[in-house]
Amino acid sequence: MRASDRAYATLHSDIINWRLTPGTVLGEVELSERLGVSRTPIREALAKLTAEGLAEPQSGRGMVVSKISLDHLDELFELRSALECRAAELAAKRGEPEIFSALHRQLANAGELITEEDPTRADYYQLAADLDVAVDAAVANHYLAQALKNLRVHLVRVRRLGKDNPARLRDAAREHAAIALAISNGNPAVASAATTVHLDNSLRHLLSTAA
Amino acid sequence: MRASDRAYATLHSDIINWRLTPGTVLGEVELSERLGVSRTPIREALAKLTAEGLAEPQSGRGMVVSKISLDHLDELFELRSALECRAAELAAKRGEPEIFSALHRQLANAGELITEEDPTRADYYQLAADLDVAVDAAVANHYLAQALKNLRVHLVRVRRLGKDNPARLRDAAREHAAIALAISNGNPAVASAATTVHLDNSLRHLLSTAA
DNA sequence: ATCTCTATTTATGTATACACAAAGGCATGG
DNA sequence: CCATGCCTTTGTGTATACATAAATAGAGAT
Repeated sequence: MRASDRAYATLHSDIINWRLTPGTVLGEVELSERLGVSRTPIREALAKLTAEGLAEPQSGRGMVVSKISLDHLDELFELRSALECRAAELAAKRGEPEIFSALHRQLANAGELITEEDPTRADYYQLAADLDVAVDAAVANHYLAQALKNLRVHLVRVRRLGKDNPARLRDAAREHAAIALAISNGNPAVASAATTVHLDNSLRHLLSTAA
Repeated sequence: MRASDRAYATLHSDIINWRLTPGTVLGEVELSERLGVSRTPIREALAKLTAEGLAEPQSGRGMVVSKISLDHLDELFELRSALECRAAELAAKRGEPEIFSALHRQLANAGELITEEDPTRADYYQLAADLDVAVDAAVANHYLAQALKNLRVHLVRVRRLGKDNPARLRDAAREHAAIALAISNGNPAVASAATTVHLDNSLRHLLSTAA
């Protein structure tokens, strides 16, 4: 594996998981010493992160971990809505009903996954990710999938802005279940509408509970 | 200006304008000699182009100018539809009516711009670009604008796949005029529908005339 | 005390040298 | 004549040295 890939993967994960918080300075020398590689692969990694929107050039010199402001959360969700609603529509047209009815069943029971034992909600988020993967596969559109992938990077970061709220997560699971059901029923309009509803609820919840 | 930026701008323009055709090998040494800079800024430029989708890694070693296949044109237009329909909706909600009614007037008369004297159709495409800019400004959404910017890079390349057809261009101008009108009227549903119609016509024209 | 100009320092931008891996050619054996 | 293995060659991946621009700190003047 290339050193630049390792550096990228490390930094990517560190930013996504808030080990590197927004605004942190990403100095090339410091990173090269910390990760044990030279500046060249570090620069390559930073270029990738910049293209992804996880790092951004500071005024004048240097790079910082990109800021996440609540001010622009509505903009992020507008793009999300455009992409996910269309994706849900296309999945409803093209997907295998069995796959999504199976996901529907799992999501309908996902409330049980949200327990005190799993404070990171890993099981729930894994199930939500499974739905995303199934939608991507059903849509079978490389360009749309790429746009969604770029978007999800930011969504994962944003998740931490909201307080953990089991009740909201159980609602979200039900909303996901509704989306999966509409797709399995081959109903594009309902799939899109259910997605719109889910995103609106998510955004409002985030904005109301964010620190 | 940084050497890496110049190298990027040069390569970007060369690929967009088909001076570098899809599949062309992008060797670092060759490019560094041709552009008169060392390999380091060349690598930086290639990384940017890769992120943009204009260059892609070849199997094993090296990079090539990314391929454009008609097979995936429908996928590209699905993404385009998702983004532009939503953008048109939001512009209809938020835009200044005067700006778009002015664009409507210009586009309604754009047929006159398509003459024998301008084989590149620069005037027409400039007007279409003006509409894009106005929509972006009205939408005022950084994330959506960025996604559209990434997309348009590919659309410019794709344009050359179709034969030049003055009749189709005049139709396209009318379709653009319809979009501008709906936006100036503050009617999101019609703006979105007009965009859908326009994109469908564009795609079908491309697929029917492509070499 | 504050402002400004300068000098120093530090980090980035670029060039280049070296290491290594993959592609291609050549020779040898079947 | 074809296949296989080795060797050469070429180009990428990484490290590092050097150049340059920006930030900072300090000294001097107002």
